[in-house]
Amino acid sequence: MRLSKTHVPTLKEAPAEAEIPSHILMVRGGYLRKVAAGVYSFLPLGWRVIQKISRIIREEMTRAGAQEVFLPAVIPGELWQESGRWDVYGEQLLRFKDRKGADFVIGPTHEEAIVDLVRGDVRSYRQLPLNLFQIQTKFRDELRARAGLMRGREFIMKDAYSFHATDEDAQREYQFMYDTYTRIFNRCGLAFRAVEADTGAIGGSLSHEFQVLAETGEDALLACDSCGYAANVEQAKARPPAAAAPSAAALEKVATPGKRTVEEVTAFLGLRPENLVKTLLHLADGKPVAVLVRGDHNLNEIKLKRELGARDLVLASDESVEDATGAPVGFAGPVGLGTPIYCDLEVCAMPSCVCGANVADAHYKNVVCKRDFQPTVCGDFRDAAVGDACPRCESGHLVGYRGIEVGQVFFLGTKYSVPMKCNFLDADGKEKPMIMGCYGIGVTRVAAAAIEQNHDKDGIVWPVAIAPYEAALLSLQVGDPQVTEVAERLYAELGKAGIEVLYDERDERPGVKFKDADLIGLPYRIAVGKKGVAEGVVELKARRSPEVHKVKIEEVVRVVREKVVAERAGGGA
RNA sequence: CGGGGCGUAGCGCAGUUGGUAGCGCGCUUGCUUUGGGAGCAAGAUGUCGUCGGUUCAAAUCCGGCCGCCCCGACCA
Repeated sequence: MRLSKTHVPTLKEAPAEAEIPSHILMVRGGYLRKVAAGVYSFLPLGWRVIQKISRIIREEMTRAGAQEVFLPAVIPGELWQESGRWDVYGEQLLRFKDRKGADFVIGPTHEEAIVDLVRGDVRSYRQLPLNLFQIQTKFRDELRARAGLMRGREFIMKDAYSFHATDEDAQREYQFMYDTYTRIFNRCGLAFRAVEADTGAIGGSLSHEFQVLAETGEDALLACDSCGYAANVEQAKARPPAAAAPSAAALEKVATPGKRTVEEVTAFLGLRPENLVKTLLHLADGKPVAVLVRGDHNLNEIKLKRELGARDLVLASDESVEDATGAPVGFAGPVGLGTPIYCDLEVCAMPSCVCGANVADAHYKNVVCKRDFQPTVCGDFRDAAVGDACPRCESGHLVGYRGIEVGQVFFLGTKYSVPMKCNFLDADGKEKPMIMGCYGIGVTRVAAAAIEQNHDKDGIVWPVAIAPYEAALLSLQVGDPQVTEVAERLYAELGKAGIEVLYDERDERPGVKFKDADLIGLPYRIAVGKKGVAEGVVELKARRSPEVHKVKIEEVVRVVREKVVAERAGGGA
């Protein structure tokens, strides 16, 4: 493609609203323009990237035996009422009425639509298994759209849904999809990691997220430095502590005037945060519960919510805390407390601890779990942390990463098939619910994540597999007949060799072309200049490395072709 | 939804005590330049987010609304 014939409006300065590299560079590089908060138009270069990613996904899903379909973006509200999610999905679900007053939603995900499709036509185990996927525009009315394509409201997603007759078959499919996702992200040329994940609003019993590793990632990940264990911090466990012998020292009340926070109390009493226990009062569906975690640990609300089986869990307001404990905030403790007490395993394992005394300006020392208070439940209610012992192996410890979630696989079981009566007749003539899985990839987010992982101060550094074009061809002096002759010839030959090339034949100064080429970020750059042509050479440079190579004009197409072909399959240079 | 900030030319921004709008980049034309975002000259471009109020006079002061961004809460 000739650059003068394609719409690539590059900018020297990015809009002030763009903050993260992928957003800034996609706008500056002429890939993307904003239409509304979290809603974007793709320009020709941006859409080519999306098409490249989609093609890789399509090829690998098809290869794995899944079949592509296309469900509607607009879904009747009654299907969502049937699944029960009409009431639980909340404000992120964009709802509207048609002219007759019937409820509709714009699909944020398509379990309801696919189940409705499959249950209508599939009656027998002979028609199973089935794995159907689509590449669709979704809309989620995020409480706060941000960061360009990373967290848009409208976005493109590949979603697949599998239906099996038996649990074993469905488990096998889950593993197969996990392997397929690994192939897809490898082909995209991304450094990523699959981690164990929470199932969230989609539900189900088993889930992995595929996380592109990048400093700017929103998700905190923990991985073992010794075995293969890796998990989102929402889900990660640490090895349960060995219980220490309980202290024999007697419970003792100490004055701690005005000392409320962990820092204040530990400084005042000369302790360390790990000697203290935080008592965090929450309202679970409106009822007060207390949670105990060590002073240096973070409560994990997802784990607590799961244990409680609560729909809604919020930190109690100051008034609720005073109602429940009889003391101002900062002095809550489990001793003599009337609410249920959820006690983290690390707290149960402490020989004794310091905690609030449920009266103003006082704490208890030498508090022993099960002697001085009775926990309702002892369990894992904290975030695992960097340095904790691995829950899977004997020797490893957890290290931290940041990641961008680009895909997630779920083992759903019968979460949707039971309420929506997606049943089949088994060989024994019995009606059974289908066993489901669902598998998503954020196509637009993959593009953003690729840039977050691959950019420098000058612009994007695309992996070959998802770059909008594979090479940039720059004519540095369009007024020079020899330069133009060589550039035109190379453009034709690169095309014949099957290289996707963007040919900059604009009447611009060389500096402008170099700057734009760096910004746009195509993997290879061939610069045709007057001096080189006189010597029979052009310059070849890989975007990801600083060296510039002089290559004979007759050889450059072959050299570029070899490099590009080698990298098309993913994995980078 | 809580906290903070912003809305002035395509983009980045300035605009003082209220007096009818400017700078840089980009854009158009010409000449000169031509290996890392050129120089000179001449131009074009505004519902100052919006509605109302105060005033002889509002980008500027006051109020409502809308939009956008950041932090938090939330989230396949």
